[in-house]
Amino acid sequence: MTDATVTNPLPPLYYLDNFYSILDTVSSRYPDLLTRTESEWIAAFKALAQPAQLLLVRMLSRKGNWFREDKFNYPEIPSIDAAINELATSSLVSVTSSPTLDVALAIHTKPELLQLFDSLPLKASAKKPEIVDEIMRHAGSCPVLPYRCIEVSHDVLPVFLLLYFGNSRQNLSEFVVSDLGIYHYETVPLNIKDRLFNERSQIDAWLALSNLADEYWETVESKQRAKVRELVCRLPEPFDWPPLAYKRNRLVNAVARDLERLGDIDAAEFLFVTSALPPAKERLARMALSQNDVEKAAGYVADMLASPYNEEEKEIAERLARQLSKKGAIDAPAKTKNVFEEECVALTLTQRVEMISADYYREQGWQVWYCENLVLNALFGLAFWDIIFSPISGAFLNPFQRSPKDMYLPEFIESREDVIQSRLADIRENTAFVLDTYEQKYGLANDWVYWDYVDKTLISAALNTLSNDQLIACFERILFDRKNNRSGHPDLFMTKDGKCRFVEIKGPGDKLQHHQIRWLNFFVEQGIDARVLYVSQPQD
DNA sequence: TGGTCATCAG
DNA sequence: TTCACACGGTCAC
DNA sequence: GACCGTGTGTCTCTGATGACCAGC
Ligand SMILES: [Mn+2]
Repeated sequence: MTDATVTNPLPPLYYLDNFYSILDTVSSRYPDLLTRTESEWIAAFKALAQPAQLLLVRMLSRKGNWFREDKFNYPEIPSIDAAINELATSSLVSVTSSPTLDVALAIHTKPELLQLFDSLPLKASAKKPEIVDEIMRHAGSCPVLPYRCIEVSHDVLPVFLLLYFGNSRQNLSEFVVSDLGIYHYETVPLNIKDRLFNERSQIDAWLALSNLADEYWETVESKQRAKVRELVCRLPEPFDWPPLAYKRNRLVNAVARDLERLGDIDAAEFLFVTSALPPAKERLARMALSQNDVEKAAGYVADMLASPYNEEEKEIAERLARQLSKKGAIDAPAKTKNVFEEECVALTLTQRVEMISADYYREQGWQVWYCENLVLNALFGLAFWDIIFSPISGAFLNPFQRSPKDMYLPEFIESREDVIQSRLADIRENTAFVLDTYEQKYGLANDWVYWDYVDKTLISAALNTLSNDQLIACFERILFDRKNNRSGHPDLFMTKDGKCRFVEIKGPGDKLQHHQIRWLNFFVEQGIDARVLYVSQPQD
């Protein structure tokens, strides 16, 4: 574990400091995009005394809008009572002792509800949802409570987080895990003029889409896939702005795939045709094919062949074309022949087949690592470290990034074309700097380098056994499609006598995946020893 | 009352 | 708002 | 052989606490 055991103490009011960092950044980066409500909220917040600020940030960083005065336990806030009063006076919260019934039901535990509504014939053994139903049926309202309930008036945190981080995945705990020393981030100069959003409508659409995606995942998690039908009409129309278009099409593809599984082929098609993101065209072709509409399927396949989104979509189209050509609908490119070796062996499987196979090669004198994608990705992340973290405008929006915002977008290459080319040329001459980078950057978060899983001996073994040209070829392949070519690497990497070998392990019943085949063929074309090992159980 | 899960804190 | 991979099944050829 | 759905570990922290439930 990289330093994870060492945790630094946090300053006493760390969460208020962190919240202020966000407010300050957001209001200086996006003064023109904040709504009137948000600007006034910030002004009102800053005018509060510190205890009231503390309590409000505590509430904002918790789930839900409703809280109970009697349940607060914040020793750092001198008077909860005074803080609540001040927040209520500023209209930042509203306060009541008689909340509506549904709120009361949500903020009380089951034992509390049994006591609160003891005049109703409730069964203590019933589950909470049943008790809630029962109370809803028989009680008109909630009795007046001996404590106050507080509702946060404006749920401003999601907007501020989105504007600060530039995504809807990171939150206030980024500050904490970083300050505790659990994560260490590369320092990249941030420019306050760099903005992700340029219109308010982009922010609102983003938040709406995030909420919709949340809802979608909740329905999927609750195993009620049929309910996704209710989401369909709330999906937004396609966007021109790429970040929103991508986010939208991912959700559309997921929903459409569920509709397809539910047998709602027409509805699925209706959605897929609005999505430019794979696998939309593939699904359209397959749906047409399964309905025996060969013409239509051929149309989508031809479309994919003419302008494939990436290597994967191109291969899928070629396979589909071969299926269609049997029906005489289209002429298909021939199947490419595999050029890697296939080795077969019978081994007794006492643990994971990859481990057993690693021992099998160790007995032959190899030094073996079961590292899958880790080794090539780490080499790439190290060799291109300063390019990945170069302060390109708009690429770094917050101090907690493991990669630039455009790492997996076409712009990554376009904006860095020259430095990438000159780095590749450098690597042709020497690769020793990669190990230096390993030492200098050890522990710093990088999307490509998982320090706890890739040790220095592995990195130097790879550098010593792959030729510079082979390394360049691997990097070019990763650079070509950063998103897809960071996976599919063989299970085992091994070295012996200054040579290396990649081996993908296939146990009984396991088959090569398409991207694994692409990598194996690529290695062999580059003169790198790569093969698949088929392991079977010995017959007794 | 012990196990599981969600939530919160640092 | 998850991803990569393995596994086991079906279907058609 | 091709495709599909599902399971598994996980590589976005770790431990404490409380709510809930089932079983005794
Ligand atoms: Mn394998």
